[in-house]
Amino acid sequence: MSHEDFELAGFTPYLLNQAAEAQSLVFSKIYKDRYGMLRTEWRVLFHLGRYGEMTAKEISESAMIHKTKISRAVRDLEVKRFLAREVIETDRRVERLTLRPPGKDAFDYLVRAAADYEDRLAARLGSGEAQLLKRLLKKLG
Amino acid sequence: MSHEDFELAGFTPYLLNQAAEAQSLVFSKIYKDRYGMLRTEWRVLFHLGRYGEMTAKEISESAMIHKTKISRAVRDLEVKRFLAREVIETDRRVERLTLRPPGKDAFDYLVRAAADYEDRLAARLGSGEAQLLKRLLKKLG
DNA sequence: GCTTGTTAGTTACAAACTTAACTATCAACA
DNA sequence: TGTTGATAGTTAAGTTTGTAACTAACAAGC
Repeated sequence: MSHEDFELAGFTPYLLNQAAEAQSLVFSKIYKDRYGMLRTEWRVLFHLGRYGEMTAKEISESAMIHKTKISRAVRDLEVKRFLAREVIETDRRVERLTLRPPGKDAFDYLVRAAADYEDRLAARLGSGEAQLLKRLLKKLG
Repeated sequence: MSHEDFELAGFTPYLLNQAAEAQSLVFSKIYKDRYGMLRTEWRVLFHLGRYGEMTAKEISESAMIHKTKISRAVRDLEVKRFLAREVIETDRRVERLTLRPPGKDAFDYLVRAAADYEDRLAARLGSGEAQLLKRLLKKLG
């Protein structure tokens, strides 16, 4: 490909970023406006709601998010009374994290919103193309 | 979809983010390590290299990047001697931005690297799927 | 028990981004 | 000419992120 022909609009990392930003804007607006949450908080909340009690390290590894971001998200979710921490007696370095009722409510609401969002996207792209897109994205992640 | 079945791994905004981060990591490492540039600087450099002289506002609109980010990127590219600014006499609020030789060299190198990157990605996905992916991403951006 | 090394999580500092003023210039028009 | 409003670009304040230390607790070997 010659220099003169190269366009950002045909460069995959650029297109990925544009699409990711555009799409995450739609969904992040929901947890931001309704609960004042940041993206890492949503991911932590999701893990606890979906998989039950976990430690910060387990979430960090499962979500591939650095432990300092997890630490701050846990602190902010605790301030919101969305989760409870309890030191594990057999290893006092570790905390067991669980959702409290307000956190569970938020989780329920947001999972429903996420599923709705996904449905609308599938309707917009056609379910064949939506599945195809996800398959391709998984290859790149 | 029921609550228990919902997985981040099937949520398109999540997959988009993961893929975008993973891919942009590969390419951003190049302009970061070699030239100490940030993403906005790369995009500004690209616009000037690809389209010739432009004003900050024109780049801002074309790249859909906020003017404060452009302002700082231009400042940092000027410190690197990658571009020159020249006030336009007919409207002294506006600056004409042009690449200097070191900036041109960086542009040439990075465009080549980007094209190589794109080729490798196409080889990895197969050129049919790579084209398909780009088409789908454009729909979402 | 006393090192030495490792691990879970937090804190501190700097870099980067967001948003909202702000400065300088221009254009329109009374 | 002088006032009013718009525009290009910068600066400033607050927020979020990234990286590197740091604390507290554990584990293994002596």
